[in-house]
Amino acid sequence: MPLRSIADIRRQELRRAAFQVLQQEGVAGTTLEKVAAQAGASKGIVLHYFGSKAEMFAQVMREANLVLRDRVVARLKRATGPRERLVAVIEGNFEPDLFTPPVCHAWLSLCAEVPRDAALARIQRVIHARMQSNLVHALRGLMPDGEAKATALVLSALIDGLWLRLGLNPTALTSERAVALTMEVLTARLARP
Amino acid sequence: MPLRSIADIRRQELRRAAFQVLQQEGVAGTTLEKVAAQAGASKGIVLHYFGSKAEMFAQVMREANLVLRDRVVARLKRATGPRERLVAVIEGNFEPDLFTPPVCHAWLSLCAEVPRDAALARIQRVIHARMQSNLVHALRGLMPDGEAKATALVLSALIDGLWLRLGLNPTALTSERAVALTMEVLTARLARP
DNA sequence: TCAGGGATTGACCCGTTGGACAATATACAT
DNA sequence: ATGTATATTGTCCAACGGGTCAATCCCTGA
Repeated sequence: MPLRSIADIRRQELRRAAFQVLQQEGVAGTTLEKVAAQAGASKGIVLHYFGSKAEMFAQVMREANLVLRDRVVARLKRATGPRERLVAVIEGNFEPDLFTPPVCHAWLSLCAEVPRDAALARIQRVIHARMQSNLVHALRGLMPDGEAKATALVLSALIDGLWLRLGLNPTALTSERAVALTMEVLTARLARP
Repeated sequence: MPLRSIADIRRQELRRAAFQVLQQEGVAGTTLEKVAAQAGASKGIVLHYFGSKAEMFAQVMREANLVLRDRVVARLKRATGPRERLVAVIEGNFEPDLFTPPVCHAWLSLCAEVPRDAALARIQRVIHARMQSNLVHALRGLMPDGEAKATALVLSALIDGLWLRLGLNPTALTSERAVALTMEVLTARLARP
């Protein structure tokens, strides 16, 4: 059904390569040539497919977001009740093979550019909106609406904060621990009026 | 008692200027010339006082950290009990004139470089260690040791996450709201066995 | 007044990098 | 086969930015 063109496949290869470079070099250190080298191609081709460095980063951010989203969606599919949905969202945001210092570094670099790049800002807004929506949807029924919104904000901030923590101090956190800590906050909140 | 030399004063001016530029331009966009222009000086002088761009960023990060630390310390001085100490730490980390999108952007840029800059990483470690220490110290007496460490981790991650949130979506958060949300998490946790 | 040392400047060097472009190769349709 | 579009490469360029340096400026202390 997708029937992806050669161009789309190539583009994805290049996005992957760019994400790889981003993990080690950051936005500033990521150069078209390094991306090309990582992909085993020439610099010209990178520009050919993306048009500009900024557009490349935008596509990389979209792709990375989709990867994360797919994980959450897959878990949500298997969930039945509201509580399971919450667990799905939380665990989906800490998948062990994604919740990794290099991946975090790449995200961090991209986020740091958001204030200065309108395209990245738009993507970021979508990401947050979806997370908020997922959480609020699951929280409704367990608590009043206003409370649900606040709880969703707390949870998403906590998740972001734990990711940040992983990036800044790789040894201090594992995926399971992050999930456990987030769940503790959630259950403490559910146990109160 | 300080008897700061002319050089120290000048250095501080330059740090301030660099922090200013950093807020709008990010690490990559911050150039020695822009910093010099912001300080009303020439590029050479910036290099004269810092030696290198990397060292400049390191000093800027230390300075920004000290500003934050002083706020927390000032509030801690006025606190008596453990609960007041916790409030002091939390409110001190969300001072309205610091909890600001531009300031957050500067921090975010610096944090994004941490994985690639050993000096910044050291400073970051100190920052986290102090926050952890402040929190654990205040939490002892209110809960067992292991629990206190976990709670401190949750609170610091939440604080970081709320900062990040402010930076990525400036309209979605105020200082008071951030304090309120953090306090809610804390009290919910204190209310449980 | 003068000497000396730090402060300050502006010119310069050199490597890097994003992007443009022309030339070539490749695949594909007719 | 042949021509057209796309893929791909290497070259080139202009801008930029960090860092060096020699030349001044200015303040201070003798």
